[in-house]
Amino acid sequence: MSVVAKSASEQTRERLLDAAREVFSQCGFQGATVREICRRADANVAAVNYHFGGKDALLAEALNFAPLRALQEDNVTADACPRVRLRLFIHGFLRMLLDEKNASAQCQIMARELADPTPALDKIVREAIAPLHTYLGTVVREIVGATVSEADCRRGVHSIVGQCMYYRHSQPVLQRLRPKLNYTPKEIEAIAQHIAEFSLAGLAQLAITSR
Amino acid sequence: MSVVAKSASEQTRERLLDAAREVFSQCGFQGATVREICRRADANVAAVNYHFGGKDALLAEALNFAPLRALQEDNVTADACPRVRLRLFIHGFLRMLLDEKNASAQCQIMARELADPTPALDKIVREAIAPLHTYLGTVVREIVGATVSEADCRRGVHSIVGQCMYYRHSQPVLQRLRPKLNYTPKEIEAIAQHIAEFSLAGLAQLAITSR
DNA sequence: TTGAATTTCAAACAAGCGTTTGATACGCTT
DNA sequence: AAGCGTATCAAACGCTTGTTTGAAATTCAA
Repeated sequence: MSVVAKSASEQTRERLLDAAREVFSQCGFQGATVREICRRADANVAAVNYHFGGKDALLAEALNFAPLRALQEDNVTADACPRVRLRLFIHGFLRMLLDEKNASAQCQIMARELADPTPALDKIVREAIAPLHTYLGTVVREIVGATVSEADCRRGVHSIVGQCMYYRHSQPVLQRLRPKLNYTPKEIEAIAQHIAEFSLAGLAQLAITSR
Repeated sequence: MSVVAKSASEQTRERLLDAAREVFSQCGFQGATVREICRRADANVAAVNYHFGGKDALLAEALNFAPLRALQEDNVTADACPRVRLRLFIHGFLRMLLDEKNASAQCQIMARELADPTPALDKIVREAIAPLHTYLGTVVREIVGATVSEADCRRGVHSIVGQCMYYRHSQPVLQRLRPKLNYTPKEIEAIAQHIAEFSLAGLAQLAITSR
């Protein structure tokens, strides 16, 4: 057996994982049903329990934080000043959250679960969100300087992440407010531009107030 | 029968509504169960269907946008400049979202449903969120002036609302990031201060860029 | 090719859900 | 007190959920 050719069993596993990422990110953990996942994967209802042991374990395996980690690593090695790095990060983060055609869309499962604790939330926070906040904290710190308090620094991170998440999380609402809304790459870039502009000014204000 | 003394039936109705607001805002529409609502209301499982006709109709009656409307009306009549009115609004809005002891906590049901469309979401958007965005749009417009595009103005509103919602919506995550987190009135005021400061600077930047 | 191990499948299971039912208890007018 | 409409109740219904089962199909080494 070559490296690329997978056994039938492995193929089923991967089809299940792909379908799971799709359904989990669209419907959330509770809303997703094992039957729907198996239907999309052209597999039997029992396949999830046979290959993974249960719905919980399937979610745990479906999670993939690599794209988010890659975004951070690309950003930290980018040869640019903190402000530009923040711009780049916001743009990449929004692409991850909003662009369904993006390969990194796997992280959308994560966003779906933030408000609704599932057995996997502890893992998500530990391995993805905490590092994200820590990293953004260092970038924000570089921008605002040493005079800003730790609490203000953290709230600055929250302001940035909160703005990004809003477009993902409140999509059903925004869709109803503006039915023509569509997250094209162009629209995503415009949103990223806005959030970066808005936030850099906000951070600058933090630095001023703390003087 | 006097105005204050309610019949036994009306008392049951009100106990059900109170319990429903509690459970819906804590668990969401799907997560909430009729049995749990009735348990907290000391009522029979059949009570919801007898008094309201079903779980959907109970949610529709449990919704109460009066506090949110009152916040807008108080704000529009406040004798203050747009910037101060924005500060006041953000503070009141956050109290509504985060302070469980607040009487206006009924609007927390609303926040719970934003990401997860239910039969009532259309009503929520039409009667609560759309007016909220419209009103905030006028305040933001007063602050940034006429040179800023309609799209930038709308994104400014999103930035403000997004920051506020983040603290409510991502509470399970923030709780895990900082276990000591507690939304005391003092903490809420500090958050409101931060968001107002941050956003006013962001809005000012919008005005500068559009020149 | 054969035979054991792995994988798939239709079917059924137990538990939970919203809802319905028919009997019972209650409140109120007569 | 009797009668009647309303409200409550335990029980059950129909449905969906995640999971289990045991037989059938497939895979793969010997």
